[in-house]
Amino acid sequence: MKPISLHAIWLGETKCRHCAVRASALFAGLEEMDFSHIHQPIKDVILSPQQALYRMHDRGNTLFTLRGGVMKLMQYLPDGSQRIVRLLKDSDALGLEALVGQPYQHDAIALTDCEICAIPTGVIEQLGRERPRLYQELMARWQQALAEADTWLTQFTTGTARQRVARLLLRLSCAEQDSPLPLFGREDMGAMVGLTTETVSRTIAELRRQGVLRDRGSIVEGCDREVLRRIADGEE
Amino acid sequence: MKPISLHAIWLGETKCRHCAVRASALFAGLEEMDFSHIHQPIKDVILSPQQALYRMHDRGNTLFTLRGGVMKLMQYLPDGSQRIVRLLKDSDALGLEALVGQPYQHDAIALTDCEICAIPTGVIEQLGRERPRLYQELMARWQQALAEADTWLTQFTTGTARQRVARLLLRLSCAEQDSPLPLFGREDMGAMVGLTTETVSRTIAELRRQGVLRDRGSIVEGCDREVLRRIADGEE
DNA sequence: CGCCCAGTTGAGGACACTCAATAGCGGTGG
DNA sequence: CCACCGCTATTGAGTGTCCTCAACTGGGCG
Repeated sequence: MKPISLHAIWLGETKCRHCAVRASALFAGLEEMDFSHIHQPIKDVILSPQQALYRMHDRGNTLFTLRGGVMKLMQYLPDGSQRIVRLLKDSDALGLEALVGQPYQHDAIALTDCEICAIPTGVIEQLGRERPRLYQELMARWQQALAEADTWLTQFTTGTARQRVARLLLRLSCAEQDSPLPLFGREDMGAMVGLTTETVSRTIAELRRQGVLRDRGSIVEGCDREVLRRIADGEE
Repeated sequence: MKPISLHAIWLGETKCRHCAVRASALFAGLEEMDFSHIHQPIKDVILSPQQALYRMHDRGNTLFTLRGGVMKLMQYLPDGSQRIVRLLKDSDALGLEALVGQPYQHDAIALTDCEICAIPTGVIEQLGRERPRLYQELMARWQQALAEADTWLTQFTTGTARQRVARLLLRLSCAEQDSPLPLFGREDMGAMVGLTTETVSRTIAELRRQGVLRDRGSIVEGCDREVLRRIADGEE
C-alpha cells in the first residue's frame, strides 16, 4: 500500500559493446559509435523489488532500457487508489518522456530484481544526428508502448474478475514463457486488472482448485493455457 | 451496435500553406517545403458521423491529422464487446502506426463531422531527411497519445459509475471548452467508461435532475464544473 | 517462540448488469 | 397534417458480482 522509496544503486560507466542486450534494435547503433565523443556517460542501475527508478512528475534528462527483470508503471487517482498502467520486461524502454522534455508520467517501480541502462537524452540527440535511422527505432518503441497501453485497457478493464485474471495470467505466462514466473503480490495484480486484492485472491484460489493453475509458493509451475483462453473469452 | 462502413469522401490535393491548422507543431515544416518535389500528394478527407477512416488490421501507408471534429479509436474483445480506447480532437494525429510499418491498431470512426489531412508516410520520410527536427515533433505526438491512453485508463476504468461519468463530462467539457459539445450516444459513452448504456443513462439523468448538467437535446448547454470535480474525486 | 505480513476465506451489502417495458424524437408516407 | 415506424433514451424490477469489513491461516524471520 505504501510505496517504499529507496535509492537505486548506480554502477559505473558501461561500455555498450559489452551490454547483454546491445543486439536490441534501439541501441544497435551505440555499438558502432565512438564513445570517446560522449561526455555524458551511460550508466547501469540495479534495483531490488519495490525500489523506484523514478517518480511521477520528476524532471529528468535520462531515459532507460530494461536489461532484465520486470517493472511496473503506476498512476494514481485523487482518492489515493493506484493503478498499474503497464508492465515492462526485458529490453523494453521507459522514461521516453524525457526525450521530449516532459516530466515522467508514472512511478516506475521494480517488481523483481532489475538491471537497467540509464541513457542521458543528450546521447540520443547526438547519436540521432549521426544516425537518423535511430529515430525510426525510437518511434517503434513508442508505438510498442502505445499498443501495449491499448491492449492493457481492453483486456484488463472489461469482463468478470475471472476473465480478467485469466487474461492476466495468459499474458504473464506468455511474456515469461516458461521461466520461473513469479505470481506477483495480490495487491499488484489487483491494481493491474482493477479488482480488489480479495477478489483476485479468491479467483486465483478457485483456479487452483480447478487445476487450471499449479504453483509452488509464489512461483507458477504451470497453467492450462487452453482453459485459460476459454475463460478469458468468456466461454465458461 | 453494428458499425456502418461507408466510404470516405476524398477531396483533391491540398496545399498545406492554405491549411487551417498549418500552425500546428507537426507540420509547421510543410509550409516551408517545396511541394513540387512531392510525388505523393497530401489529401483531404471528409467524414460524417459513423464513417470509418480506417479499420483495425488494415495496412496503410498514410497517417492522418484531424483538422476538425471528434473521432473515436476502438478495439474489440473476442466476445464482440467494444471499447473506446481514445478520443481525438482538433489537430490530433492518428494512424502513426503506419510510420513504423505496422497495420492500424484500431477502428477509427468519426463521432461528428470531421475534416482530415491524409499524409503518405513517404512525405514524412522525405521531409524528415530535410528537417530532422520533424522527428522531435513526431515523438511529441506519440508521447501525447501515450499520456492520453494512460490517463484514459486511470480515469475511466476506476471508481463508481457516477465518478466515471463525471470525469468523462469534465474531460469533454474541457476539451471542447464552450463550443456546442454534443453529448455522444449513450452506447458510445458506455464504451468509453466501461459501463452499460443503461447505467450511463441513469447516471446522466440523475445529474440532470440534480441540476449539475443542463442540456438541450443532444447538446450540453452547461455543467457545474465544480460539483463535477467533487463527484469525480469521490467526495459526494 | 512469537511477531508480522501476505494470502485466504466468510458474511453481508452495495452497485451495476440483465431483461423488459415505456417514453420521446425524427422521419416517412398516406 | 397526422399516423406510423424505427431508433434511442429512459425507467423499473430483480439478480449477480464484486466490494467491504473482519476473522483466520501460514510462512519467514528476528
